Amino acid sequence: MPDQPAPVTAAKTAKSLRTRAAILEAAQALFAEQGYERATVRDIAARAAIDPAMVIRYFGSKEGLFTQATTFDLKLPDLTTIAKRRRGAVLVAHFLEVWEGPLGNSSLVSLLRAAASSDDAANAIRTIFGGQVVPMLARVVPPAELPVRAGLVATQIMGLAVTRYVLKVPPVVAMNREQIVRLLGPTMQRYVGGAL
Amino acid sequence: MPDQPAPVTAAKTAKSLRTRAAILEAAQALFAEQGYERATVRDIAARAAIDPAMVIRYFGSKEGLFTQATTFDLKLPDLTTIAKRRRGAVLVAHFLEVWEGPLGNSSLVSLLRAAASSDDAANAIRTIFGGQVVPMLARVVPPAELPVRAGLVATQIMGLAVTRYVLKVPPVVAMNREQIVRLLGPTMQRYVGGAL
DNA sequence: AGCATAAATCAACAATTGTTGACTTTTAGG
DNA sequence: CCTAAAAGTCAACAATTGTTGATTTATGCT
Repeated sequence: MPDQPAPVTAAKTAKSLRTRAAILEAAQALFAEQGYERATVRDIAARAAIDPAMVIRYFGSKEGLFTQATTFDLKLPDLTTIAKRRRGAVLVAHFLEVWEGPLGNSSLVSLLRAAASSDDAANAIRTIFGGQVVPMLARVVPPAELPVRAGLVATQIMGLAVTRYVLKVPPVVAMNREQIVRLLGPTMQRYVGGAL
Repeated sequence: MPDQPAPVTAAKTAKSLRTRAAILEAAQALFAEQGYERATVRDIAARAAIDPAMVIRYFGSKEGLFTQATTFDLKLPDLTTIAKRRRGAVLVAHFLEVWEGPLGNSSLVSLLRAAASSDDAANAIRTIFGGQVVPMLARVVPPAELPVRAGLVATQIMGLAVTRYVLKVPPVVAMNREQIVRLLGPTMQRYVGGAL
């Protein structure tokens, strides 16, 4: 007598994996477009062409789905292998790749949107920075300057994301990637290793 | 026979002005803290110590209240009256003043939060930039460079706001105002007039 | 092919939302 | 004071939300 009303911990059949993936994909898209509150379970289900109940069945709750839909890896480069003078530009280019990359991994934008009204989401972003960005910088900057430099990197990178993907400030949207790298690279370069 | 169920266009008594102000104040605070969706009419009413119906009576709808609660003036300085070398620092300091100033005019943070899930709010921010930031820069930068420089200013300023007031990234929160001016001033200086 | 089990559907729930209308209390002017 | 108008209260509405349980359909193994 199977009486575990808990979320489906593991998929059993092949087709179920596809619907589970479909839900995740739809959720990432809608969370990115509309944020946590406005992206309704029914909308997500509709986009995935399944029943709203399945969302709960697979992920337990809307929050559970959100958590799963917004976990990812920034795959930050090892800065010690990159010439000092190019580090700023490389970082800017890398973040652009993550946000717009062919993998369409726009979960960071989802998180960013959700963080505006959810402490959990804001915390998730802080965790990403603390767990990925700070360690990356730790390899190339003196420990005493680490927090400040990481914070500065955060302001410029998140600022680019907010203005380009959330607020859609026209001139920022209009720039192409090379332009952004050229313009923001020097700033990032200073934050990552230049004089403060 | 007054039968205008429309919002109370003008206040009539003295005490009504106070409650109207109380609603606005509560709305600004809650919109800033929780964003548009999570700041419920009932919560705003409770904070203002009045009936939820009054919110509608005075502002017509939640959206009407939001619009009124998030209109404000950045009071940007005239950069032509400021020594070229100090413009970046002055701008950073000014924005900090607007956000944290004694007047507690945190409506910009409200808007920022709301913009994450509302196109109207995002548009309001674009309007502020187009109507206040761009004109300010127009007086001190060549027209051809105006859009790009305004965009760059937007990325750094909004990035500071997002990381400090929304995401609450620890090192950014930990900095005091002078520190921020010292660290971000040079970046702003380059965006406002330095070499690109 | 048949049967146990997982997957999917359906309708409905409880809670919460913004909003409204009828009613009562307070206010201010003649 | 008295009375018309404004301010405020109360309860209820319709809609939408996330979630659940019973039921039906599809799947995969022997």
